[in-house]
Amino acid sequence: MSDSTNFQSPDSPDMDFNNKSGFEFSELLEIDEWIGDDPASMVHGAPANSYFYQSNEADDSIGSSSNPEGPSGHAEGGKEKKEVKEKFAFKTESAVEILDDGFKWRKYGKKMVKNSPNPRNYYRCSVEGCPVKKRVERDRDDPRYVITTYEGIHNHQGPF
DNA sequence: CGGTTTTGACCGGCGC
DNA sequence: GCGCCGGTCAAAACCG
Repeated sequence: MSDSTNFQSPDSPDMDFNNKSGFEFSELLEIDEWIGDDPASMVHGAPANSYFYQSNEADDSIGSSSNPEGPSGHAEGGKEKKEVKEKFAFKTESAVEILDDGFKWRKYGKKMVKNSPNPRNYYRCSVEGCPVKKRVERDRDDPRYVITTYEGIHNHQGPF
């Protein structure tokens, strides 16, 4: 059951991940399976080496009692349009957590989550204007697995 | 020299 | 109201 499968050669500089310079996330989702909105289910019942989990963020959970907009509730003028935040997780068996997806990332923080003995790494796209964020964490059930969570959409066509 | 990385501290949100 | 957790930023250090 253990095999390096699709992505990466942990120790090799030539990640064939790079070869797919024009690969699309949606494609990846197609070729693999989706898990429900609950990441836990994926962690618990993930029989394969790599799995994807897509979740749509509904950001309406604002309590009716508290209105961030204020009493007027009418601050439309200067607000930026809310972009669709695409968030999807990626679970893969890998020796290193730094999987190269063809883009350049800059680590901006490391944090230890209580539910995991392993630290969580926060990466951000090096390209200015790219709201894309990457979160890398080791599976707490299977330390040999790495969970990479991508958030946002790239502003530029590629690493160029 | 530039860019990146690293750790700590800080902040906000939510829960109780 | 306070505590907890997660997330982000900052400065410095380090590398190529």
